[in-house]
Parts: sequence; C-alpha cells; structure tokens
Amino acid sequence: MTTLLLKTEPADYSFDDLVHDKTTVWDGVTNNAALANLRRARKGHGAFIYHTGDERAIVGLARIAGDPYEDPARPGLNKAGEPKFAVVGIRAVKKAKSPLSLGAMKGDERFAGFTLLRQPRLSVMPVPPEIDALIRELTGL
DNA sequence: GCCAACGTTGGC
DNA sequence: GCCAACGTTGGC
Repeated sequence: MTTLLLKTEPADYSFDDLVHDKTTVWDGVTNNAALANLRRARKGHGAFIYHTGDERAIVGLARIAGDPYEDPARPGLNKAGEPKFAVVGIRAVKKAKSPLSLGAMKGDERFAGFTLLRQPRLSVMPVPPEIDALIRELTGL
C-alpha cells in the first residue's frame, strides 16, 4: 500500500474542485519520473493533494479509484513500445482539518529526506509509510 | 552520444 | 519578477 502525493496548482484544479466533482481523472502528467510514480498507483491506495503556488500545503486526501491506464487523449508510445502517458482516476476522501504547509514540513526534522522537500518540480511522488503517518497525524486526515 | 540552448515548474 | 533545478530538443 503506497500512498502518493499529487501536486496541483489550485487555480487550475483545487481540492475543493475535486470535492465538488467527487471523482476526476488525474491527467496532464508529462515528466517521466512523475509518470513512473503515477503508474505505481493501485486501486484503493491513498493520495495526498498538495497545492502549489501561494498555498504550498497538503490540503486533502483522495483515493485511487482504479489502476492507471493509458491516456486516451495522448496515445503516444515510448521507445520500448509502451504507452508513454498514463492517467489515473481518483476520488475525494476528506479535506484536511489543518493544512500542512511546506514551511512546517521544512521546519520539522522528521520530514528530512522527504522527496517533496528534495526534488522540486516532481508532481507525483510516493509517500513513505512513516511520512504518511506523520502527515495524517498533523493534518487530521 | 554529447552538450548548449531553451522551456517549465514552482519556491522565494 | 527572479532564478534554481531539471527535462527536452536539436545541431553536430
């Protein structure tokens, strides 16, 4: 059971939008490392939603609604002849009682080494179990 | 296959 | 608005 963290610019698509829609297809990921992480999602896994831009905080929890699949809108193949782009359906679970800000994570040594703090621009990443537990504790999710 | 130039993300 | 950190593209 691997939890993911998904970044989104709230002006483009926010957690509140997801709550309103109930489900959505998480598409538009182009970076190969992010796509590799996205493909590791499995139905039922959790996914924290992180707002970039002015908010810079984990704001809610979603659930993977089904296994990832090829993006029908971008039917390209990679060099290995496999689908280049993948998407995954997610479902809103709960909004965080208290959003967990990037600053708070940076100031908490228990988050040291977390990919979110180390790898800028990566929009999809796995959340290790101990970080997962910490985020749930601090956000009330 | 290398690498310079360019584009994008996203924090500051 | 700036810029660091990457990724991508294209010339060679």
